[in-house]
Amino acid sequence: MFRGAAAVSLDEKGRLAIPAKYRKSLLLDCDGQMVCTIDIKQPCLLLYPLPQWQIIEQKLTTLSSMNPAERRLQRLLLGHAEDCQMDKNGRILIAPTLRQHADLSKKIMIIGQLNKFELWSESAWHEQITADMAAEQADDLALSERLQDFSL
Amino acid sequence: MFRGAAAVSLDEKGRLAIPAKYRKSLLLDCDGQMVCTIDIKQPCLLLYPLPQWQIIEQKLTTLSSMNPAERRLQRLLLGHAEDCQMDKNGRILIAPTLRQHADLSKKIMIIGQLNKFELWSESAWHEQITADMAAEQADDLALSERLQDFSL
DNA sequence: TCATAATGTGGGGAATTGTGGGTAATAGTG
DNA sequence: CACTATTACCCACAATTCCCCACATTATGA
Repeated sequence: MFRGAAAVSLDEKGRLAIPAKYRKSLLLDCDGQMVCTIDIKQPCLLLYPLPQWQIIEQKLTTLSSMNPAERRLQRLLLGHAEDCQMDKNGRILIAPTLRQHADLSKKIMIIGQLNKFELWSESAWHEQITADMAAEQADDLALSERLQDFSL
Repeated sequence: MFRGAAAVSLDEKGRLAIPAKYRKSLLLDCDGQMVCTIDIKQPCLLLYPLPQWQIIEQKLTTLSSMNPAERRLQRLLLGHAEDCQMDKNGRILIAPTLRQHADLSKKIMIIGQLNKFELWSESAWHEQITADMAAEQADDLALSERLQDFSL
């Protein structure tokens, strides 16, 4: 399970160094093989260890190709999925198309989110967090059923 | 179960010495491994022994990444979660991002709250207590259902 | 009151990690 | 088939982090 945020940077070759604390478990789990795709709701990328991605892929196959919304989800996620292999120095190469989708330049944030990572441009990440905090302050009502009883 | 408040201080490297009375049980429970994240409603940090945090994380996995409010909670909590390992002297390092969120400078309060600790800047803590006391005096109404039957 | 232990605080230095680029291999293109 | 562009691998330096030790300060008990 991944957690935490870290600032990383893309070098001139488009390589991104995975923070060292994640490397061991990635090598162990999937020999450094990962899959990167776009997020549908936010301007960020999703980075899955291969086994985790395969679970997602499995779920996607159960969706109907008749239902337009489900078909769309398949097309977006699968269509943008790229294999990424960690090199010996613990870096991965992000394809230009993907880089563009999340508007990634030099300064990137990599965010652990349980079974995957999110990749954000630093500025977009900060904006998102600011917006999220504001939203949390605002609506004490309108909580989903699941959230009503969430205790920390 | 943790309880009580203690004044502690951050040194120049951002290290915080855990009060000695908690150390033994922390070493026993989780070998000094803890997770620190932000509080969503208050300007303070939450510090969990690893096993306690894993319970929270477990709950977070059940939330949907399609529902915006649930996704937001994941992003805020997990995105700010940092592993903290107690060193030989019983100190933990608080990441700069987190320090900033709770406006922590040198003088800190560490508050035992059952399954976790809260970390407050000393001044914010006193303000919060004052405000809480005032609020209790004021509204005898507006108690939640659970509080109606609470006996001390 | 003093001695001893336990806790709090500070800082030096080694090991790990981040970063940049050179070169070889591979694939893609005309 | 040759040429170019991209990708992978490797090495080396810079920077940071973390680990450990030593001293100061406070608490405890004789």
